Amino acid sequence: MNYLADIRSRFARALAPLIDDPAPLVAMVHPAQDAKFGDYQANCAMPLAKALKKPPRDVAAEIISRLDIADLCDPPEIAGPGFINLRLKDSVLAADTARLVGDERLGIEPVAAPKKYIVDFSAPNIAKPMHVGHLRSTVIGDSLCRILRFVGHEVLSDNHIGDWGTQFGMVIYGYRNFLDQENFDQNPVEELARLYRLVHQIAGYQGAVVELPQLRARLSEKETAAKSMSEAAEQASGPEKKDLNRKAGKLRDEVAGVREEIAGAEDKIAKVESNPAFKALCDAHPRIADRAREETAKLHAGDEANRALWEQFMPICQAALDEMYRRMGIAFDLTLGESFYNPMLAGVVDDLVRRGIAVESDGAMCVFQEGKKAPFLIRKSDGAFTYATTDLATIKYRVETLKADAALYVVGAPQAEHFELLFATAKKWGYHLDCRHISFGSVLDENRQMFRTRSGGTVGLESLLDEAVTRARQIVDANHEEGELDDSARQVIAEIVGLGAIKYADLKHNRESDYVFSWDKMLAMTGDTGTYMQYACARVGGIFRKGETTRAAVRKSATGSADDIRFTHPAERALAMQIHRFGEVLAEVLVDFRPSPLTAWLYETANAFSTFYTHCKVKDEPDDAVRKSRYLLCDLTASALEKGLELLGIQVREQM
RNA sequence: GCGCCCGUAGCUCAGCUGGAUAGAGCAACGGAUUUCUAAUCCGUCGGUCGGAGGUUCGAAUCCUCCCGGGCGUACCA
Repeated sequence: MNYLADIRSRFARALAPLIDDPAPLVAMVHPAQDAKFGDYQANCAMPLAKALKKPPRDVAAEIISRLDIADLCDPPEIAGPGFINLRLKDSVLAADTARLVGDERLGIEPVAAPKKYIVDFSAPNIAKPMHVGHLRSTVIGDSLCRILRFVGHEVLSDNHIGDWGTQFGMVIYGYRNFLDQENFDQNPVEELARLYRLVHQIAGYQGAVVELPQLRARLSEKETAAKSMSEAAEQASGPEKKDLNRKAGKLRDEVAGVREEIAGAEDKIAKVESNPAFKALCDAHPRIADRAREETAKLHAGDEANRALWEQFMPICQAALDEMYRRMGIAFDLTLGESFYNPMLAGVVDDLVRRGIAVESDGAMCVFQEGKKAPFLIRKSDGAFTYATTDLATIKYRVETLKADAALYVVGAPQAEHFELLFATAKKWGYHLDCRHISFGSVLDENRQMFRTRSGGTVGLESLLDEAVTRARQIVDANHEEGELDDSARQVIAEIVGLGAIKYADLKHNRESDYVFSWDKMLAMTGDTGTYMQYACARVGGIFRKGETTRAAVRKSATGSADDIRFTHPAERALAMQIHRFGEVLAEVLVDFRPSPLTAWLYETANAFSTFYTHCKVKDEPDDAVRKSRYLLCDLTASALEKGLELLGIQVREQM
């Protein structure tokens, strides 16, 4: 049941005789922006008045006269310039609320035409530990899977892991040259990660040594250019002066940028050279990046030794990822990484060339799109395939083998252009999959700069989760007397509260916006946080515990008729209304695959409950019918919050 | 140079396809607990919606220009 959809269809019927295409006007029926305007508002009388050349309030009156809605709402009111305000009849709301009792789906009908969705998310590079940058894709992707499934679609979650790239060459090189066998035997994942970091660091140092003179040369070049531009600006006047000043300013910015790069390179070099042993290690392994690339190339070419190492390392790395996903409550139906598509890549390129879609340019095989300067590069001049090739093979596989209707790519915004080219190329190629890039903003540091793996400032995902759980545990301990909850119960609560805080903090942002990472904001447990909803559920739990009844018993006593639900205080009605908005919110989420409206609804629902909680006693309410009604509202609130949180991948406990 | 995105309260952000006095949370300040968990509730303070034009009965929202910031821009994925 969805009141908004119902009211809109009634408006469609009322508007049909008045205008050729009522759809845009029908879309102007919304939930009321303020409770004092009622439950729903229609803003369509004003534009219609213009088309009909009549006063808007008269048009509003005419719409109302044609509107068949008396069974659902109180008589509509015209307000201001011609807003039509609607308020649901209390009897209707009470009856519909009573009907929700015990309904697992909270009145949400499954979609009429289910589709098969592939949701492609998380996609970490194997052999590299996950960090906060992986959080958004993982959490948003998981939530979208849950929501799509709940509304009745068929969903395959797919982790397109990076298991075939340069980082594996680094690990192989490290394994051959720097292995600590004892450490590897005890903790292979940690040792492989150490080897990766070590090779990466040596490569970074060597790169910096090579780059530094070039950077210094560029600096003096830019400085000279900036100086002469400033001087030229001094000489000039009028609009020319302004323009030259702007250019000089840009050049000064570039100078500052190069200075930063130099500082970064010097830092890398200083770190190594202050440690003679490490310096010797670097010198003993010259051009390590090239040598790691050679290992990668050998792996791709089918070298048996490297292939054997890859097969040895893969399950180890996968197990580490699995543990992280298990802890986060995230499950994949498929984990088809880059290596899975490797055997198909040559065929992809051949096919595109044969059809004349791909052409050679500067030795590389490219697909060019009209209006786009950048090519889609499917084979490099050295013969190696790129992730573009892999992504094309993936689409083919998803269409032909998985029989998917649609694919959601939950990947950061910087890759927007890649996906535009990918989807356009796939279309030319003849694979019609409804592909959508579910883009999200970058994780920024406190200076609003992008987190960069090389700048070293990243926060590991595991330490983030641990910190959240530790903070949650402190709050649990502070809120309970000794003996009130045992240690294991406290730890379970800390885990779900900590993880819930992190997931909620991420999901409540509009996914398109960038994300300023802050430990305190990410781990906050007061205000608009996951904890707030979990706490509301725990308070419901407390009501039933202290009331010495159970949710099941209360449901059993319900008759399902309007008489079950009584509105004796505004907070009761507001709470019931809020629960009924669930369907509207899910529809809104799925328009653009944005989970944030769902977090907003959860907060509003928990907030409505908190208000109810302070004003309406349940256990001690003397009137039997009212008390029963309140118990039912509590049960429904908990069901609504639990379901909404579940769709975000957040758990609850009856006590916390 | 070209392309894409962003600029809303001290901070972090909502604001749906143009609608009523621009909303939350945090922070600050003031209240609320003999009664179901105060991880709460109620209130106060706080905004030239980056700037200027334009379209409109009506603009944070749409268009143009400007300022400021970010990202991408052929052999990394």
